[in-house]
Amino acid sequence: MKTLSKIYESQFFEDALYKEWEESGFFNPDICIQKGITEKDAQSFCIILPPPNATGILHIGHSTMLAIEDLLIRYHRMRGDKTLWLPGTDHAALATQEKVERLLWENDKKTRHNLGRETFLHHVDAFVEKSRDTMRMQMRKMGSSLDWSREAFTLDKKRNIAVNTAFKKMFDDGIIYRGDRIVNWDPKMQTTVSDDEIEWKEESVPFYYFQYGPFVIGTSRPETKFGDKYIVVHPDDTRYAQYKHGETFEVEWVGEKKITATLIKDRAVDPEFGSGAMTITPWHDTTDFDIAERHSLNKEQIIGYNGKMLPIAGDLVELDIFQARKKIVEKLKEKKLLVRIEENYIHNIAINSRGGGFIEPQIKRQWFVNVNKTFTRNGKEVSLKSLMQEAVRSKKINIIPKRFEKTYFHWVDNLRDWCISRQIWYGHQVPVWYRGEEIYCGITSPSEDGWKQDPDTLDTWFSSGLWTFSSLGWPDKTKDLQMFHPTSVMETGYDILFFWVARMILMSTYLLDEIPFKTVYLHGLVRDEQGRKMSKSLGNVIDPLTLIPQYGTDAIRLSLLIGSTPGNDLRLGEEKIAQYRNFTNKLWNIARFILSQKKEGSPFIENISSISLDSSHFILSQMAMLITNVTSDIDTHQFSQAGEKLRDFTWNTFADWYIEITKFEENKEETQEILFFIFKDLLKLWHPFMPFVTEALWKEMGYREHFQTMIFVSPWPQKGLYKKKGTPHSSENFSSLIILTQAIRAVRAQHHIAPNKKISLTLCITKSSPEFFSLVQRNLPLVTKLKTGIENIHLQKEPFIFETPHISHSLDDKISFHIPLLESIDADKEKARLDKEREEIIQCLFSINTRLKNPDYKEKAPQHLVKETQKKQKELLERKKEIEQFLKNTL
RNA sequence: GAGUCCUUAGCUCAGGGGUUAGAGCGCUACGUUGACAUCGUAGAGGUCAGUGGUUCGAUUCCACUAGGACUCACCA
Repeated sequence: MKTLSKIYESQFFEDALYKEWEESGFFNPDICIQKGITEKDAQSFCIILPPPNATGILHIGHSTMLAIEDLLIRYHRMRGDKTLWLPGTDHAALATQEKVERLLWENDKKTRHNLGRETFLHHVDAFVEKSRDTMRMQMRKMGSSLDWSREAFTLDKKRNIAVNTAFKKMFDDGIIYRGDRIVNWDPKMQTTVSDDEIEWKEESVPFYYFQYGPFVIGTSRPETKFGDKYIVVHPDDTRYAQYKHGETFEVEWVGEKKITATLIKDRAVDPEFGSGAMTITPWHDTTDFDIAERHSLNKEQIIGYNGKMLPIAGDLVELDIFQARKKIVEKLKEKKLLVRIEENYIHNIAINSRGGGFIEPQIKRQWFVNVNKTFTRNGKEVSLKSLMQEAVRSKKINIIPKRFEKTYFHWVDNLRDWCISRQIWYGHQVPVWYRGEEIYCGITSPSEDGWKQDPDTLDTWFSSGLWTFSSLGWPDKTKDLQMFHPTSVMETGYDILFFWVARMILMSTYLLDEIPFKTVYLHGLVRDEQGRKMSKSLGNVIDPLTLIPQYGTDAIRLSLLIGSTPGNDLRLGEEKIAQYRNFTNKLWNIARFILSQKKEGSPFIENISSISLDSSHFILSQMAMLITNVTSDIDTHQFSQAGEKLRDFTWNTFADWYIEITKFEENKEETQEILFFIFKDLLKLWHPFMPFVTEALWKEMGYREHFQTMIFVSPWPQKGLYKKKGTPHSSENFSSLIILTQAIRAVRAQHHIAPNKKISLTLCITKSSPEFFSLVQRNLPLVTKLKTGIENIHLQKEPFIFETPHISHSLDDKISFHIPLLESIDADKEKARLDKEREEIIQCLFSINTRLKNPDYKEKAPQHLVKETQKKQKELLERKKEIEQFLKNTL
């Protein structure tokens, strides 16, 4: 007979099982159809894996993503859907280039310019290939059932064609334009950066007030003030009412000569702030740029792209901004133009979050995506913005949790034109060529000579935005695209809603006139036990890979799935993982027990023909409920709830009750059949949560051999059979028996009756149906064995007549049991316990009585509730009466 | 400045207009020589942050208050 080791040792199973899964080919939906696992005309279910950045290794956040997505994928595969989970990596241009540049400097003290574009890019490619290998291995370790045959990369050749195709269409439609506009410039990395990639840091700096003609102006950035010749106030500011818009002044300023300043009135000025008057620097400030645009003012560059002052700064030329700031303040002070300084002015400075430097707004000629330009689509005037809004507003896309819809709309509503060109080398090059004044945009380079390509590359998110369809082969009209797009679920962290999810909606609706996915499921961030973000500097990072050998992948997956709800952060400590490791082991040992019961040659039943035991009806009916609940919970994306129900059933109902009961049932043939039958489906229900141990047990238990299939491609359990055999009625009755058993144990514990002390017990079943009475009668031997320590049990239909003192306990108005007073039993204690129960009943009755006395309640509350309340009132009254009788007669 | 979320048992969190509010861990007491000490049995522990409103009924919905977390915008 087959036996299992005492403990589930995950490390001996996981890698081999993954290899078997992968080699079976069934991660690929085409092979599932070929081999008849999936019907040809089955519906499709598809998730495109959010591609991890090519910069490094996967962290526990990625594990969450993989656990949730693999759960969905495995579930749908078992449901018989054409199921595809497509893996890939994101080239993450800015972050990757920054990392490789840093490594290059650390190792060889070289910059990318030392190497030249081509050699540098070879370096990056090599780095990326290595880290992709690491990530592929990590995803396999997590058990991810990804279709590796379809793996894609945001920067491979196919995706380049997709990017160029998208760019060209947008260019031709006038959605992409080239313009001189203010952008976020990172002088350190020498590139523009998108609004979303900027991090703001609070900083305390001095705030200066200068005399500027008749005005006092305030600034925290004096170094930008060289060229200022416009003074702006709010049109309604009474302090400046005497001056007219467009009026000019001769003003003493930094240089030797006076300058001519013009007054501009604009509502962008906040009269409450500073002196209510400011000068503007349109080249280096977004607000100032907008004001200058509105009034057609001149714009002058003060700071170079290298972050140093330009010749306009006179003798301060080539100084960096901080040096220049000091110097100019000194100068103005000498000229007696410095009015005062406020120290500790708090303002925010912008930093490139991808490892760059301080952002300096600059005007640059860049490529932009116009999000407001209107065009005609299906006979309607639309813009990219309106397409993005419509996709969610129309409920075509469902965001889970719903509250993030608000965040989404807020972001879309405030979206500005998207700067898509970058001056870094790594990435998709802008597919535009120049020859003199001519511009050519195409998917491939022009055939004639003399054209020079735009050296800039595209924002990574431009290619990521295409991901749901570029990964499926677009712009070719592939079978995959037809079959799997729109994809089913986009599962990702809520922190990436803007960066990515919104841009995918933009690209997909515009280019394909299709939504990219039907459901967006946003998971929370994984935090440490104290609720802090995990970071290298805090040293609180949990690396999934180091935990796997100790706890097993299944335990890690469970600890990420159970107890977490969409959109909410999850606290994770090793203790929690250990807890689920224990559960994995519990499941293993349940199997070990069942297997030990199996007689050689006993059959696997696929259809339960005859059931005789009440416990069998009970467990079958409970299982039917479980299948229904777990299925619907997964369908409604309530994974944690599904997991909790499974754990509760497995540990409590199945292991602690049913298995314990089978030990005392006489009909071993039947209990064995039932055990094997239920456990088979229990493993299936668990499989999407904990793929390894379930697949291992499926094999060890002999299911694999019998059904000639691995569990991950076996069909999802059907509740039909259970429902037919396990009648809810008998299940309910049997539950009463369980409650009775618990009550007997509790009474024993409360009275400190020694565990080995046997008792006699009288059980009164009054006012019950004959079926219930006979069920109890049939199962009396069971009750005596289930840790109740009963020696003699006496069952009667009549109320108990007291001749000697007894402890009496009633469960409801039907069942009560009575134990003769022993020396060990403290009568006062029992009296106190009953008094307490009586008090509780009286309180409960009070609230019920008040409710029933209220005429509005009877009138307005649903009738069934009123009836239930009345019934409850009756029951409580009887129980109270009974207790009072016990107190009077027996103690 | 705008917005979102959270506040439920000692801890971590579910839940949800319907009456005696749940889980896991922890705690207390007890038990166990063959499925499992990575176990079992029983128990203690909560005016569901506060105030007001809507309702027959609020822990749940609404408003405000207090504390905490986050996101967006960014004002010279």
